[in-house]
Amino acid sequence: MSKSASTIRDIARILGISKSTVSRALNNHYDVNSETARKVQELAAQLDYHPNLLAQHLKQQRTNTIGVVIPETVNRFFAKAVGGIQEVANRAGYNVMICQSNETLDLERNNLKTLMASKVDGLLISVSRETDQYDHLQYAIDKEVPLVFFDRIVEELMASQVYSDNYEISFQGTEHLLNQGCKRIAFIAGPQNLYNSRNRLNGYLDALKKHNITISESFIIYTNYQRNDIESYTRALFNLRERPDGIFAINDMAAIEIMHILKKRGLNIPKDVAILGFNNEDTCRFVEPTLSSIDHPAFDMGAAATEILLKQIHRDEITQEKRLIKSRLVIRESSNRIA
Amino acid sequence: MSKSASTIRDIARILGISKSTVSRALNNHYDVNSETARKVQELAAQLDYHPNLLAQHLKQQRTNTIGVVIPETVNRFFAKAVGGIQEVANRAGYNVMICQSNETLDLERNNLKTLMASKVDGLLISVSRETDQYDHLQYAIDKEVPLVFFDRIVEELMASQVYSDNYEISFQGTEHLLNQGCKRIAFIAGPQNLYNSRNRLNGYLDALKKHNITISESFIIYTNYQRNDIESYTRALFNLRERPDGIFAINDMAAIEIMHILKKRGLNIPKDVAILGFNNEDTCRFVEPTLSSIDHPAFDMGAAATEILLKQIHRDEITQEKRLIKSRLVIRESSNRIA
DNA sequence: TATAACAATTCAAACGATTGCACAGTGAAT
DNA sequence: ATTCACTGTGCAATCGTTTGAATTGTTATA
Repeated sequence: MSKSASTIRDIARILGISKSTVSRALNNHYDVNSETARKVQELAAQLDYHPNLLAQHLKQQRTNTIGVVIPETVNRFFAKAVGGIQEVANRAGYNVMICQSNETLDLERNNLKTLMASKVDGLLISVSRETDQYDHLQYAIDKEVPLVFFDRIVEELMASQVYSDNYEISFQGTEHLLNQGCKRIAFIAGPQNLYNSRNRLNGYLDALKKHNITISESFIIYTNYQRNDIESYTRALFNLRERPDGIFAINDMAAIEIMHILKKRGLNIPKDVAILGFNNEDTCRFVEPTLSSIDHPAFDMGAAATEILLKQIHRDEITQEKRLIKSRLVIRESSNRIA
Repeated sequence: MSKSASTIRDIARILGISKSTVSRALNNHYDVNSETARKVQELAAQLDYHPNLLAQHLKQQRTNTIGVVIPETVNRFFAKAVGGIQEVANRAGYNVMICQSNETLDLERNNLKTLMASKVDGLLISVSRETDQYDHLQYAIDKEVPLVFFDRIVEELMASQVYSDNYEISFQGTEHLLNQGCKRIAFIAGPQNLYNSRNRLNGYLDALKKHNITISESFIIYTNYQRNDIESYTRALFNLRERPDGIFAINDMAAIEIMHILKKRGLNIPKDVAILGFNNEDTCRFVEPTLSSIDHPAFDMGAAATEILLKQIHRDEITQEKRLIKSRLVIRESSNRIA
């Protein structure tokens, strides 16, 4: 039966006209007789014709599709960012192809390759936590594929980027803890190959410097965003002769888990230890005490990155645009010693 | 410069041979001279040749891509399911194109249309909460596109499905609350056009019937998975002369929010009110008291659905397979009155 | 010496669309 | 009657692949 979809060729044959006319009629081309156009469109509807996008894109040399490479959708930040991406892209008539690197460099490479071979019109990328080589990214840039980094940007590469003020907000967060009377603030840092993680660490360090607090290496824990080591480094921290009285953690999950452990040890949050997380997940509002955190507008970052990308695609020139999306310190009970 | 990517035509011209030979050499076709093959592959590498997937797929009439339509990636269940999908698909050499319906029927229709026009080899679908018409789904089935529903299935349609035992687990969850001594269990139900929601409600109802508990309509709240009305229906429930002493909520977020409200009212969980959620989000372990919930193996469901789909694609025949992935009741403090 | 067998390659059509150019037909202006 | 302008349509090439059939050249066989 109609197992195979109908094509402009079918329409042409039935109507006894040429493919070109059909194509023009369907695309509302100016120089086709309105009567012919009507007949074509009618028959197209009747035959349930839909243009084959593969053919169309091959011919047109663009796909109206933007490729997205993110670490993981289970990471709510990226899930939300994808929302912003879709919103803007769809409104502009673009489709979105989402790939996850699962936080690995290997998959990130593969994803990029596939997207490029699929001839996406542009790329939105947030690199994996493993990404410490940039050849694949440089390659895409060399090929002049419009590309915008967002959130997990790579500073060294000549590409547009949408980033948040990790340094400043981390500085501010640390000062907040200091203002609450914390003297010994531990910092749970993320993977140091990520620009964001480095900035966050630097914000913390500089805030301590500004307030003339001696920096103690044993108060800085380098992690991988993974969770299996939380118990052990928390124990290590609290077995020190000088225990921390404040903790700034790289993400809320770590913060919550730490809080959990400390509460079990009989410590009072925030009295004994004030805690500040990162990402402002919904959960922050439901744990006890409620968790202070840093809010990044994920949706907005995705949307902004997409806007810049689309602009770049349409301008057809490679410009480098940098857009800052500001983060926000959300103070709740876990770090509020004063109220 | 090399603005445009190189093609088999370039390779052919440089080597002074025909495109066909190049194509065959690159695909390790049997009847090409090994010396020629070597030269072709060498030059291909040198020119950084990558086949244009659009052209390849157009010619081959398959895309090695499966299309996925889900409500939202911010819903962790679906984010995890996508993980399982990617895992199985990638291992089998397939790419995945993910579309979100944002829980709307309109977008679901659009997504489906785009995916079909892009000639994906198969479809994995979990319908939106709005989906109460099935024409678009039936359309895909009529076109003989291999299709597997997962989690949010549509029972009426002749397609494979991966589902979880919503009825049974809901029955079991209700019995659990009854065993804890609850006499007046309220049920926060999901949208009734969803098969899953109806099953969950029925499981609850039948469990009450089995235990000869009178069913009270005012104890059944119909929601939309949305959160803005939680406060108001909770108030309504607890202003009844006969207040509930147990709540079975359609998802953890609702459960947690309700718990929050009740705690503020000075009620003890689980003593005064036992609470059971759905989905077993990470948060359950961190709220106080910890939240009992129903765990659905999201990753496994995605993986299973993909396996079935791939089998169907390869067999090239339409079979209807149904696979049950069992859910699991996870009892924590919020519903444990005995320990 | 003609021919069959075989390997290696080329030719050309196909996938389904778009588009520059040519051309036929019509009516108006010269 | 010739030229011109203009509208509507068709031809054929093109995008980058794959692939059945035809062709070439070489060697073995009768």
